[in-house]
This record gives sequence, C-alpha cells and structure tokens, in this order.
Amino acid sequence: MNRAGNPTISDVAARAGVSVPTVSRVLTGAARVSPAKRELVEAAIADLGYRPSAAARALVSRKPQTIAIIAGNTSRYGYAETIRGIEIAARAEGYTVMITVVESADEDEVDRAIEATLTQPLAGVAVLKFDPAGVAALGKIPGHLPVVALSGVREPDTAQAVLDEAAAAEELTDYLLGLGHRTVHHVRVPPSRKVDGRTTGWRRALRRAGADIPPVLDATWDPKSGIAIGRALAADPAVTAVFCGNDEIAMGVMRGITEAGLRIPGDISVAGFDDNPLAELWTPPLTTARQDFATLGRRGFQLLLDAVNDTADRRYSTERPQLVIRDSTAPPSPERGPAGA
Amino acid sequence: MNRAGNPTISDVAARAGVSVPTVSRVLTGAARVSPAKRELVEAAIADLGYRPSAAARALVSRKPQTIAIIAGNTSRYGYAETIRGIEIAARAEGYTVMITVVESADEDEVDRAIEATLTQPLAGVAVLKFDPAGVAALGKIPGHLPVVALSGVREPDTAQAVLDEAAAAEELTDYLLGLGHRTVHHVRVPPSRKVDGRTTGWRRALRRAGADIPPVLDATWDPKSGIAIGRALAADPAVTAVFCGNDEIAMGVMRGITEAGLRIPGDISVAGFDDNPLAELWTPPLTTARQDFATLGRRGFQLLLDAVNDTADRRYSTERPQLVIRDSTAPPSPERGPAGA
DNA sequence: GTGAAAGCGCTAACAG
DNA sequence: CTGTTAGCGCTTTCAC
Repeated sequence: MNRAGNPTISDVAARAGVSVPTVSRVLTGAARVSPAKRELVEAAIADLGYRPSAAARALVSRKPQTIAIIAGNTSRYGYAETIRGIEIAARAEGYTVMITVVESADEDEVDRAIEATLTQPLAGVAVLKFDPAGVAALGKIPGHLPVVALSGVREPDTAQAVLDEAAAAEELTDYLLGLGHRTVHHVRVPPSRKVDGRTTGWRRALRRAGADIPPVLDATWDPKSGIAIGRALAADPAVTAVFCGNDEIAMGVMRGITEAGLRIPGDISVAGFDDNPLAELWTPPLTTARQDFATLGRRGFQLLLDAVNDTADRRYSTERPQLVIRDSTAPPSPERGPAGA
Repeated sequence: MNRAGNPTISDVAARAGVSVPTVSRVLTGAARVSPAKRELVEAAIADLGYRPSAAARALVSRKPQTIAIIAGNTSRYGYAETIRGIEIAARAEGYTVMITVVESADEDEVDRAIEATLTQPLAGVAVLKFDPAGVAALGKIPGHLPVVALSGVREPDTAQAVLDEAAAAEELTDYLLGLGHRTVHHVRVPPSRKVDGRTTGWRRALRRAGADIPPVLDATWDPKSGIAIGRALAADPAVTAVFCGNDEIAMGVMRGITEAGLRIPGDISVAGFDDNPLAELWTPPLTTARQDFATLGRRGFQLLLDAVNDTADRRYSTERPQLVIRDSTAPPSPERGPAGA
C-alpha cells in the first residue's frame, strides 16, 4: 500500500505468495508463468483492485502509452472532430491522450506549452497544423520524439496526414464556374501560413479557366466577421458567387448578404467548406466540401503509431474532401454580374 | 543520458559539478541553494536542454501535475467549450490535461476507459456529467481521488460546478407565456438521467402558470432529428411555441416547420438553449439562453484544485444562464392555437 | 519457471 | 547550504 491507498505490485505478490517479478510477468505476458501461479496472481489482483502505475512503468520500460495532441484550439468544429478521431484510434490501441492547447504562435507561449507537455513520458506527439500556433509548435518538438503533423503544408521530414483541400477547393470553384459565373470571390479564414490549400485551389481553378482573380477577403475565425464582408460583397454588383473558407464564415457572409436585401442563391451563390453538421440545416442548405476530420485524426494516429513502432511503410496520407451540392448555389442571375448593373 | 537520448538529472549534476539533490533543489525550489551553484546548475540545464521526467517526479513525490477529464463526447459545442475552459484554467496552474472519452454508459466500456485513465498518476478527475455515460463514469471513480462533477443533477458527496438550467428554462418558458402563448411545447435532448434541468424548469413554469403540459418530444443529439419533430409540430394547430433542449435541435425543428410551409416566428415561435455561436446568425436569429460553458469549466477546475489542495471552502458552484431574446419568438398568431384552426 | 538483485530518474530525509 | 543514503513501483537481467 502506498500513501494514496493504492495497492502496489508487492502487495499483490505477497497476497498471491509469489515474487514481484512473477506478478510483473503475468501483467506483461513477457515470460511464461505456470497456470497455477498465474491464477493465484490474477485472483490477488482482482481481490486488491490492483492497477499498475503508469508512471513506474513508463520510467522503467521506456514504453509510454500516452500520446500528446497539440492544438491551437479544441472547440472549433474541425479541431474538435480531429481530436475526437485521434482519441478514438488511440484508445482502441490502448493509448491515453493528453491535450495541450497553444493559443497563439507567440514564442513564449509555445515554449511553455511544449515544455509542460514534454515533461510527460510520451510515446509520440500529434500536432494539428491548422493555424500558425500549430506550425510554431511543430517546429519545437525535439527530433527524437515520434511526431505526426495533421493537415497543413507538406512537411518534408515528418509523417503527415492531410485533407487535400486544394483539390477540393478547385473542384468547388470549377463547379461554380460551370454554373455560368464569370468569376468566384473568395473569403479566407486565417491561414496557417502564407499559403493556404483552399485559397490555392480556388486560384488554380480561376487561372485555369482564364477568369478574373478578385482580391482575397480576410475573415477571422468568428463567424460574425462574415457579416460585414457579406454586406460589402452585396454592394458590388460584379459579385455573383462567393466561396468561403469554412461553413461558419459562409453563414456570416450569407447573413450579411441577406441583410443587404439580396437573396441566396437568386442574387449571389455562396459555398462553404467543411460540411459542418449545421450546413445542411441552414436556410438555404449550404453547398460545401465535406471534410472528414475524424478520419483525418484516425489516419494521423495510425501514422504516429507506425513511427512509434518503427513500422512505417508510408509516412504520408491524403484524402480528398467530397463536394456536397445543396441549395445555396445556382446559375448567376441575369441582373447581376459585370454585364448587368 | 537515457536510452531515448534525453539528458537526466545526473547528467546535469555532472556537468555543473554538483550533486544530484542540489540540481533537484534548484528545480523544485524546495531548499535554498547558493547563488553560485544555482547559476552553474541553470547553465547546465540550458546547455543540455534538460527536462525533468514527470513520470519519475510523480512516482517519488506523489504530487502529480496531471488531471483527467472524462467526457461522453469531445466535439459537441457544450462539451468542447467546457473542456476548453478546464484546460485553460489547468494550464494556468501548471497542470497538464488528459482526456478520456466514454462513448456510452455500457459498463464494460466505462470500466475499460476508467481503468486506462487511473493507471496514470493523477492529481484529480473532472467528469462531464452531461449524459448517462458521464453519470456512469462518475460512479466508478475510486473515493480517494479528488473529483469534480460538471453539470448534471446535484451530487451529495462530490464537488460540483453547474449551470442552473432549470432556472433559465423556467425564465425562457415564462417569457414565451408572457408573449401570450397558451402553452409551450418542449423538445428534449437526451437527458443524463430521468430528471433534466431544462425539462424541469419548463414544466415548473407551465405548472405555475396553470398552462397545459404537453407531452415531451424526444430528439437525439443529431440536429437532423429535429426535422421530423418540427414537421409533426407544424401539423398540430395547437402548437404556437416550442422550447428546444439545445440550439442545434432548434435549428432542425425550425427547418421541419419551414418545410411544412409555416413561418417562424409568424406561425410558431421557437427557442433554443445554449447560445451556440451560430444561433445569432440563423434565419431568423434564435432566441435562447446563453450557457457559459467555458466558465463552467474554469469554475470546475477551481473546485477540483481546492479538493486537491484540501483548501475547499465551498464545494458547489452555480451560475444562471442569461436569456437572449432574438427574432425567432413573437406573440402567437391569431390563426393558430387551440382557439383557431 | 521463478526468485534475487539491480536500477529507471527523481525527491525526501539525514547528516554534516 | 550541500552531499550521502534511501527508496518510489515497476521491469529487466541473471542465476538457479
């Protein structure tokens, strides 16, 4: 019995009438134990409600069963779902999950957060590279620790699971262009770096089609920031289609457009990105690209596990978000566009 | 140097030319060290990039700096925000956070999850008692471990932080009644137990006003489950006001009502609960009760910390959600209601 | 197969 | 103030 009142391995050994290493053997299955003693040990474990100490185990075996997730945020839709995916996969493999939030890319803050985390006995680290904070954090992880980056720009030296946002954004923009829009305006969410997959894909489609490339409009993560942008967009008669960096911003933009007295998709088509669970319920239901964040998380954990076990056959995993066409997009109205007004 | 390539405390001691305990002393600040040696040690720590091992520390000092959060879900709005609140408060106090998800109240699953968690050296546990899984998990935590329950029914023997949902639901129902509605229908989200604060407050207001108490309608956590309910509600001419267990369900219900050809709030008023960030952007903007989950999480962590340090002056903390009146509610239309049709 | 002995990295007495 | 001595709870040699 230790001070916390928990039975220890030697309590179990005493009760079973065997040595401590024997108990350890039935616990780990590392070596064979006679059925008789094994049974004795198991009974003692059950009687005492014994639970091995992860701290002691990690200390001596150097095989921690904990992974850390480093994220810039835990409650926004994409982040939360990705974390959920990692957690589910980790739990299935017997790993416990630790969460560290890095709210900004501020060097001190990143250092402090990483420092606190690395103090733990960790099998590996998963970094959500969705924002500058994630990018900064990734750079601070010591090289000897297995790491996987989730999303973001391609990392040369790190295992990485991504969603091919650029391809999906390109497809979505193509679809809008195919509807007859002369060009597509773009509202961006805060990018993790200078380059942003969604913006890149959008630009690529426009360029390929020989369409005008309007200046990018920047929103914050707060959906309300889309309202003013929506109003401004509505005031410009050249605007007939808008592609937003995520569904929440699209919802704000739609509200701004509606408040300005225009209709969606009658006057302006609006598309989002992510397929937030509420996108489908919106009025009108939102056209978007479905990002399967939970699967991203699962794939990421698999890559991390491969790195931990050194069984990495591939270190990169990508998946393409699916276009989901609903009612917020339609062919342009004849009254609007560069010709009209 | 250990096998993982990390410097250990004895590497630091060697490099600084002092004994291991002296290094420990500068690390913990437990005893005074001469400025000269302290400087030597600090230099060695910096040179080596030394980081103390939390496993070894927890093992010997019995003061783990980790808390576990047990939750039935991590990505739904209320859960995610609460977790975020706990994490922020914990980080500020130097605690690391571990997350354990218990997806169902299934005994085996709860046991497995708790088991894995308790293996870690833990200072305490915060349980999100939002659902049956949380309730089941709370019952399994060994008594000697500091615990705080977040939300849910009052716990006699546990520190607990709650949001007074019953009072807020009552206020919201009163408001609807005050608008002139004969009664208010209620769509419930899955309750954590038989009693549910939101439902209780709604019933209390109705009873106090001497209004009819219509049967409760049950939705799942999926916002889409509200659609069919909304359609059914629209088909009943006696329905003029609906109070939904959360904003997401309200959005589904509103869509069902709209699809049935009725208008909100013209024909039916709809109110939600929580004040999801998107509630304000909805069409029409949703009347709801704002639940400050992040603060709930912070208060919960404070209570847990008090329990850990045994400085608990109070073991219960409650806060009342604020009514947020927007455009989805209005006086009843003369064409509907028990008199009309 | 099984026990005795050693030691993971660290902090807590205990001398001095 | 500082070094020496123990020992946390567990796994890993290494004999037998």
